Amino acid sequence: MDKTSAQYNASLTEDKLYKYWLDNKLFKSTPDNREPFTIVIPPPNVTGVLHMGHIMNNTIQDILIRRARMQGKNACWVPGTDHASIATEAKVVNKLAEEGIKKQDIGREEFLKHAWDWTHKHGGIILEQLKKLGASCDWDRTKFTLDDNLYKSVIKVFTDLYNEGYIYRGIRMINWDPKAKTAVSDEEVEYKDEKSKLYYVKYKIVDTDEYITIATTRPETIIGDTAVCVHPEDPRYKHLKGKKAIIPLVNRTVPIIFDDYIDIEFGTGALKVTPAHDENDYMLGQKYNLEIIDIFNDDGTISKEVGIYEGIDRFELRKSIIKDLEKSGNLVKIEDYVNRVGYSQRTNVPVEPKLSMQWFLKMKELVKPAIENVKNNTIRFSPERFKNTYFHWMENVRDWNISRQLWWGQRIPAYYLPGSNDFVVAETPEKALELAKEKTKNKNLKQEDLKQDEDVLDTWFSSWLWPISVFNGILEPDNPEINYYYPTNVLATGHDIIFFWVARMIIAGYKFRNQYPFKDVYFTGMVRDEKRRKMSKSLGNSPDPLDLIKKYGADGVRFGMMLCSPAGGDLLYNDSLPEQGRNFANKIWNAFRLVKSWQPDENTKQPEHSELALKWFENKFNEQINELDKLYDNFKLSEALMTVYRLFKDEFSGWLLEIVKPDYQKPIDAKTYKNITDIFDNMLRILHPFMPFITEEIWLQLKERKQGDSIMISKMPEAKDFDAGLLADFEISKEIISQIRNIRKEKNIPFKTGLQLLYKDENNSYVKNYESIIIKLAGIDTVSETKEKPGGASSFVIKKTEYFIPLGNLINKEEELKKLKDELKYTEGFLNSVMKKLGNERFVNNAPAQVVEKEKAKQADAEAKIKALKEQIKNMSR
RNA sequence: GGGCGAUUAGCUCAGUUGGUUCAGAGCACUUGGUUUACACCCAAGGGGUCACAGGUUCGACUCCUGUAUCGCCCA
Repeated sequence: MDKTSAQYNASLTEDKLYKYWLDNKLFKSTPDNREPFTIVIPPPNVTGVLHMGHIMNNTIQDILIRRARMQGKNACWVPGTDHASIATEAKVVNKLAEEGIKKQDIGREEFLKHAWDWTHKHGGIILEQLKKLGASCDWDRTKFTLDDNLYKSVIKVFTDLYNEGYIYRGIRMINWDPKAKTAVSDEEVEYKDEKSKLYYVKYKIVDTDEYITIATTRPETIIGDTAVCVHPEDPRYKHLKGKKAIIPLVNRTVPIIFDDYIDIEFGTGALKVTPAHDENDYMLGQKYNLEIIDIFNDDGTISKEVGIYEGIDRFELRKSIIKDLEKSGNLVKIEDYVNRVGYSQRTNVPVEPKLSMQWFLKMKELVKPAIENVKNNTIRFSPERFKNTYFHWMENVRDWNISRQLWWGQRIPAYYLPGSNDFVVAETPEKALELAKEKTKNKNLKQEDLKQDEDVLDTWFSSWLWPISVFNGILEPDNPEINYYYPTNVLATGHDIIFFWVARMIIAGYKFRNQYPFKDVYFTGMVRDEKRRKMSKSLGNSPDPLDLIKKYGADGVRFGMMLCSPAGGDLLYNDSLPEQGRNFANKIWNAFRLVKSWQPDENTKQPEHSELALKWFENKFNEQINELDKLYDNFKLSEALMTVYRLFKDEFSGWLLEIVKPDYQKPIDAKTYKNITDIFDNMLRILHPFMPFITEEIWLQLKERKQGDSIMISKMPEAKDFDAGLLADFEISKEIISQIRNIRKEKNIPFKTGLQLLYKDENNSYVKNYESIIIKLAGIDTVSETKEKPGGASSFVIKKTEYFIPLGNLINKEEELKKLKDELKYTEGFLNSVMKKLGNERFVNNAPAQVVEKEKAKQADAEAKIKALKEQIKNMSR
């Protein structure tokens, strides 16, 4: 953009530069001799659109990948999406429903065609949006979890694990999502506390006039009851041994069983047992060989097995059953009660515990290397505290339900033998047929005799292979790509999917490549609104990231997201964040305008102050680069950004540019100009990972560049040694300047009025070498050393050196006196506290000599200062 | 109910093995500013018993114990 504009306009540059990068293939990576630096994107849901969490997460990845690229590594960021079987299938089912089509009517194949159409139309939107953010992904590598190779990888892994005995099929109590009509894994259930009721219902005891009263939160399931259970030691019920009870409404006669699983204190101490719809009841059912009555259809309505209420929805049933129990006189009372209800994360309906035939992966053995290698820091977590959560899950891991009753996904490669529940597992139908022939010893078996399992695999069962499968490392374990890029370097993801994904990827990495999938895991926090609510579409509390980018620029948004989000910490989003980013971009832009407005002149001699300032900044820069490297190494990206921000704003713009700035309409000496543009160039480089667009825009204009040049592939400045003493001295001169500026302000002295500076230096702390800078920035005419304290002067003390600005009659004696007296009082207090310490024998005897020495030095400093202050007060009072 | 983590300025957060100014940063706030790059700016300033109570120590924001509040995960 044109450098005459005082306001930086992000929208004028961002699209143009992104295209420039793409045209020059700057995101592209192919294996070569350089050290690789690999990141695989946490694949967003193919149905998804960009939200604030993606912005944060992908900004982090882009920062890391851009920095690595500039450090000369072969940076490869692999983008892609996952197929999100439940979410996507739901969307396609809904779309078809609008057209009056049911998925069962059109069949699996036809349905999948619709699903693919949908995916081709809507998938990839989110990836296009990431480009607006500046994401430097190698787009040629874009992967989708249902791509041919990735699909086959999943099937191969399933087959191998099955053959090794890790996968089994069985009837288990699972979490059923009646809306999606599929099982979901334990991790996909969210428990919420809910106000509900505890219902007391009495069951008649057979052949007596007695009743037994049970308490339940789910009265609708009594129609599936097949026992009543009490504690064997409970005196209230001991006499009921061997008796039977009658379930109201259905009039089913069930045994009364005795088990010490029962909590005597809870409710009435009597429990209704519904083996088909509660995990614990199921265990009782197994133990006492109870009948199992599944009262629900897959959609949560009542099955015909019960004989009554057929077709009624589960929530409706609760209402009518209460009425009916009341009518029949079985309802004793209702109490308020808070219980936890599991909700399906995908559809947000309460899950139904249900007995179902599913496929499971045995986890106990597989997690071992995953635990060990996080424990020994082979894989590092940032922040570390997430290790605790990780270990807790890993050490209590349960078998993973990997089957889903859906069509959209990798279809389970199990093939059932004709007329039987027996099956074979194979990667292809052809191989399955061979196996089936062997198994049945029937050589005439045909392909169509085998029936493939209807279910697909959990989406996470493809995602857990992602770092491997994107490089085709499952199907071709020794291909050059996987050998080069794997293991990857960093995974950046939300801590909310630590079990779903991170843990399982680590398991898969060790299982299938005997190697960790990534060296570092950077856990991001959640983006929340100012009330700490998670930003979500349903709450409507999330801004559209693309609007923000339009308003503040991608650089501004990236800056805002990073400014306040330490690893693992939540980001409380607020529009002032990207606003700060936009403002900072403007600052950078104007610094550029200033430098570009200078006319370099070969014949102008470099002023001393410029030479000194440039020397100082070189050291300052190196100090800060050292700092930056440390911060990056520890993934403290927010602090890294803050470091760069302050270096640019305060040191570079506020001090360096002000010092070297030539007088109005005067040229700048060529040497300084060259030096400044080099420094500016370096400043842009360290800023680039955070704010890629503006830095590129300015970088291209700053010096002569060739077509195809880019800051993206320029070299990141490396940490060099620096002179700490020089930096400390410069800080002193800054302070002198600030103090003089303060005096001007207090006394209302315009900058044009030259001042005289006197100093009384008793310990050589005056920074004589920086005098030319002090003269320029503080508007000083003459500087001289003095042994005497001048009267009628404003004064200040820095490091025991006293400074005076003679002000003649401008001075207000009383004000000055008060200032001096206040400072004296403070210093005396300070000395007092030091003396207390030094007077403490135990301190002097026990503390290290070094520490005691420091206290003594403090004492000496304070005493000298007090002496000086007292003298000044004396002078002033005369 | 079990586990983990947090509690530092109005807000969001730093503070690496207990020891010089470690009590900090950014924002917000107040005041001042037509310094010819930038008011999307510059300068200065106010503001915290480091949740609370004990303990260890010569010395605690830092280590230990307990309490309170909040958050997350799991049952």
